[in-house]
Amino acid sequence: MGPVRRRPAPGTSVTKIGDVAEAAGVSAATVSRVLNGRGNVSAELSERVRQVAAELDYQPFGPARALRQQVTPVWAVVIADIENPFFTAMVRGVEDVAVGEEHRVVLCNSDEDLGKEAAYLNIVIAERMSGVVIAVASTDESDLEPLLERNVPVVAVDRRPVQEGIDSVLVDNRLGGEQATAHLIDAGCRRIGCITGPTRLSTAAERLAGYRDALASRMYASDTRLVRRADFKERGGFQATKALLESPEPPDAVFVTNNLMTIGAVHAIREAGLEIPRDIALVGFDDEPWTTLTRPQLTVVAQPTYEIGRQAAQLLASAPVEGPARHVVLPPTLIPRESTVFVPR
Amino acid sequence: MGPVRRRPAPGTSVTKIGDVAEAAGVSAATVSRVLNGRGNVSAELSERVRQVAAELDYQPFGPARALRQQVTPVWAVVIADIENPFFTAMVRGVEDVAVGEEHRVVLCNSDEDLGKEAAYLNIVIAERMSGVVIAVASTDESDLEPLLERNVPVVAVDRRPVQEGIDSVLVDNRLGGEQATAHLIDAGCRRIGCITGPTRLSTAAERLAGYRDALASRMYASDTRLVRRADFKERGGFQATKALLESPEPPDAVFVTNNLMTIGAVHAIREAGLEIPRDIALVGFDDEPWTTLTRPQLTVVAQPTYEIGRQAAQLLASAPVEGPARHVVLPPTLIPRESTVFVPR
DNA sequence: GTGAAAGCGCTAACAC
DNA sequence: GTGTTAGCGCTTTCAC
Repeated sequence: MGPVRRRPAPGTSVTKIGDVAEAAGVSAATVSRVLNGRGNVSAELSERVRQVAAELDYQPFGPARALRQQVTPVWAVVIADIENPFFTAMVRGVEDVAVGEEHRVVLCNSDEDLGKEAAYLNIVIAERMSGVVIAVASTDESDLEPLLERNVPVVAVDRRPVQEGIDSVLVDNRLGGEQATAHLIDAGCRRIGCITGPTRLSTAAERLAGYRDALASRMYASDTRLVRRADFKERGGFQATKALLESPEPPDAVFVTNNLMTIGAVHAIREAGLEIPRDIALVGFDDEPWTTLTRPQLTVVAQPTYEIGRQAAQLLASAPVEGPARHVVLPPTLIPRESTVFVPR
Repeated sequence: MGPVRRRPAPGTSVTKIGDVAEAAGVSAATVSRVLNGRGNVSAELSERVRQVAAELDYQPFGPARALRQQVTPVWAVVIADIENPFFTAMVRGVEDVAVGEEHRVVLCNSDEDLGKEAAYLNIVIAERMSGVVIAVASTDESDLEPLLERNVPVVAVDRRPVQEGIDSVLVDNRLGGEQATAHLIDAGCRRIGCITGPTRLSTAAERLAGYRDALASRMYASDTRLVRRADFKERGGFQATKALLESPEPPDAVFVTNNLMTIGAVHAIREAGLEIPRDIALVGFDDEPWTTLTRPQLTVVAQPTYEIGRQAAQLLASAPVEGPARHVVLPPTLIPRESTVFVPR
């Protein structure tokens, strides 16, 4: 049990700018000027004001400033799944730039839900935040128009919104899919399956397109029965892989197009009594600490997650008033490991 | 390249309460009453106002409300490491309660840094947020006093602040340490190592205490050379485990006291050419999707992460004006898997 | 049940 | 350089 006190003595109240002004013997305007570094204030006064403010533990009241200035120095990062390490790594990149730009970052978790996403964007508008980095919940259904209408700078990351005129930082997902598949072909695999994601996400469509590119360029027939669509979550990856393995002509390799589904896929393969890479080779998407913990260690297509966040934040910081949308495309990197070593058959 | 338009036509401006009032032929006060469900407004007017507000796409301006009401309906969740899945799972629990309570949640990442933590708490104060859930960066150095002084309800999670009078939701870490160690003893291990965390965190101290409890209660001597302190990160876990394995009398089992360090520990064990559990048994802390992906699958002490967040949010929602601090302690659960199966020696 | 008016804390425009 | 004043958009008395 802690002590009974929970609240300060009644009558205690918060220091306002006027209190500081009075204590320092100046006007509120001067205090404001000193604390914001605007206008010319004599060194002597400046010093005195700063000291008094510190003594009184003065914290400017954010909402009052925002009301006056019509914006808040806050960026929102709207991510689709807070439990997906891909997104959290990206957030670090945004944060590091934001600090230097004197912006704060708040995180919003849309949970892949258009309703929650819209609710968060309303908040962005209601609070007059000064920028948004967003991984949209749906490439074609997410509605960013309210932000554009109101001048709020937006940078899309990871997923491409259909809406035009929006700055973006994306990974070349098509290339990633191509790299993964070509690597499997080179490893000697002949029936390569693909566990792809929801149609509403550009990442899923593009990784799948890359898979098809690789097959086509090497004159492999593309067999639709080898492609399974899931939800980018562990459970979906498990089920899709299981179904694929139980099909009449199962694959000898599988390209799993995101990190969480890879976990499910490995489980499904083991449950089927198969061994990687002897019975089936595997390439995942996204590198994570645990991909080298499995046996065999997993071959993956890695994304520059931190860099995505960093560049997105830089676009936000430098958003011009007008001009064409800016698009940054970063390269994925294939990291060959044990799950695709060549196994003669 | 997208189209050139980036900003709305000049003259476009945001709808304010006065615009709605005018369009509906009522006063601003009435619009406010309708939209906030306060005061008695006739059904007819109510309907008309609502309709007009919707047509004009009116969004109340948050800072103006906050200035008037002196609080914002926002809870801050201050976590120590956004890349640690333990914390992100917890956030989900907070969010789910917050929505029902009509509160928004913003996430702040202190990065285990007292300076960043203090900066975020200043923001909480400056913005007059209405509650904080915090995993402190340091049990004894984190300063929550500014929040208490200003009446901001605080709930500590995961880590216990030394400061008294603060509501908390913690896991019984001592019990968790005891369970892990007792399990290893029962599995036949005789020299059990412990990779613990930074002294500044109560979780590290308590898991270590549990480890010692288990040894003591079974009359095992506790050998300080078997205890290594690291930083709760992967790299630290690797180095500490490596050092332990290279010591003159290496352990036949190791209790690794958090999720990230467990990854490092497994790598160190493999690098030493040892096999789990034949050469060395292992118990980790925190269950994660990948703990069943390793071979052998890892025995862990699981924490009810989502539940920690949920209960913390409930405490926040029901924070009384005065009374003793409330403390919730949740039980950890040992999940026995293959990394500790009995191996006769 | 509704409107008029005051004021939340701050900053920017204007005086001096 | 510094002070005075007005007003940001909203809610909440207070009248009626």
